[in-house]
Amino acid sequence: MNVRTRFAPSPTGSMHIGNVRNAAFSWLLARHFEGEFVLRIEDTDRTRYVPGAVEEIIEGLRWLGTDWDEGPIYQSSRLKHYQEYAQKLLDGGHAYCCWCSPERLAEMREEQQKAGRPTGYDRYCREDSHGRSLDEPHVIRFAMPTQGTTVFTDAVRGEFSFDNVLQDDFVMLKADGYPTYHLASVVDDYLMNITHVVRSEEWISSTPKHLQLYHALGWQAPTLVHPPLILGPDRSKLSKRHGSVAFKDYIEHGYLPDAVLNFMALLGWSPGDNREVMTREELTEAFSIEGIVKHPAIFDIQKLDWINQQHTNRLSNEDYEAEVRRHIRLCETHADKLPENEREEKLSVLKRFEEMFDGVDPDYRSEVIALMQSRSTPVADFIDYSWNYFATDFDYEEKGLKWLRDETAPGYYEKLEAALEATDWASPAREELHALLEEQIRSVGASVGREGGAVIHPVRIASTGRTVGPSLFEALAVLGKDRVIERLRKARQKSRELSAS
RNA sequence: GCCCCCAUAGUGCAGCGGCCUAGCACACCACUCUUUCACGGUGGUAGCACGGGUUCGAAUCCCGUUGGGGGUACCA
Repeated sequence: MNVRTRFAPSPTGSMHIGNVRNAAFSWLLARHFEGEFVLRIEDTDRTRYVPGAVEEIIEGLRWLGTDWDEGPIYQSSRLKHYQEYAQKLLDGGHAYCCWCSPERLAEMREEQQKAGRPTGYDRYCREDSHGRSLDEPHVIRFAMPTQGTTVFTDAVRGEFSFDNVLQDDFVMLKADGYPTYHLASVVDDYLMNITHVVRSEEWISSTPKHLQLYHALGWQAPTLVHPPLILGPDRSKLSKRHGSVAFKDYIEHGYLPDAVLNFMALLGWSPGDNREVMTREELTEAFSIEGIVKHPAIFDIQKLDWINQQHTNRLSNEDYEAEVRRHIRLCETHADKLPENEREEKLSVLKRFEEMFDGVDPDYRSEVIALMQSRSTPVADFIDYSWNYFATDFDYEEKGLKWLRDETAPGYYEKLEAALEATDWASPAREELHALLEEQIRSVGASVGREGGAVIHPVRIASTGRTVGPSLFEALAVLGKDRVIERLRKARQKSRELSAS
């Protein structure tokens, strides 16, 4: 089967999470059948066009790895096609010109609603142009059959039947010569040989319009696939008040593309067994229309975080490093959109980190990654968590300062310095070094009457500046003798200042 | 108002008439590991919206109710 699917966003703002899920489904379907995936930009509403939106869509899809075989194709550059078919419909008696004003239309709707009748155009211009001329501004409407039903099968939900009378004589071509979605998508899906139209549930109710259009044009309709919507935690349509719905925010947080694809795929689809953490290849292999579910799904960011963590843990050290670099670059380019003052700060932080990250010995870098990878998801956390491992100078976390304020701390640090200075760090294997360091530190601690946390915590805050982090002895082993002793010395000085005051 | 869709734990899914005293995962709670935060391990709380049918048998099929969602534009 030659499958061709498309993703057809309109450039009216930031790419929405729900939209991305549809892109993912559409792409997965095409790749599963080794078919083609087309990117089409539905820019037929000139009033809602947002500059930069197309770039964001393209960047987002690239990032996600949902590559397309054709496009981007802009509908705004294909007006002649829509006009041509509109004319054909006009000639065949399937369409007519309408001169009704928006005011009249609004009034009509209000009356219909008040009377408890279904809303819809009253077909005032359908049989009679009322002496209006084609030179006057007008739209072209589709002449819906006024009897019978439109029956169709959705690949996800099965049979549907809609009464034709209740269908509107919808506008196909606007007064400005641009088509509406209904006309444009039907014409394009046909001309582009799209076999499966994947679009979310909200389109079901206008599907009869599209099918009547296909019918009037003498075309066969593609397979319709309507996955469910994605809802916010309160079960209403996912929107800004539910947190972020802008896809780019997830990119900026440093989620992994494979993890996001995995998570998206699971929003309204399942492989049928209980698999959850899946690679891109596994998803492509397993994807099917049968696995698409009918009920709406709620976006659960905790699950995203978990899946992201699972994918992160499966990354090699080198791949994780590549992700860190990619993330930095991405944040740098995105910083352009920030307000001036924030941008400066963001960029300088990134720059400083990058310099430190690049400046260290590759082996050291790799060891820090090994230490932090599993706890730094999304990747943005890595910058924060690993900062002090690269910085030569850093502030102590407020919460840990209590260990330095202790007046016996300077003495403790001094003894530790001596003991660790006298220790051979180079010869033992890594595991042995951990044990050795632990033994040394515990014995110094015991010699000054310290126990448990009082032994460990002062060393952690001194060597890493933080109260939390990896196993202390592993951290020390990674930092190495010189850094550790230097840091103990600094902590001792700081401690003297603090306990003196 | 009118039209349409959906309905398994808090969340995401499995289930497609008997294998279901309903399975998996996230979240949550314990315990465990432990120097901290995570990870890991073990266990636990929690669900077939309700009411009628059909059937020897229903989470699974049908109808209704309720609840939720979508559409109702010269927006997509």
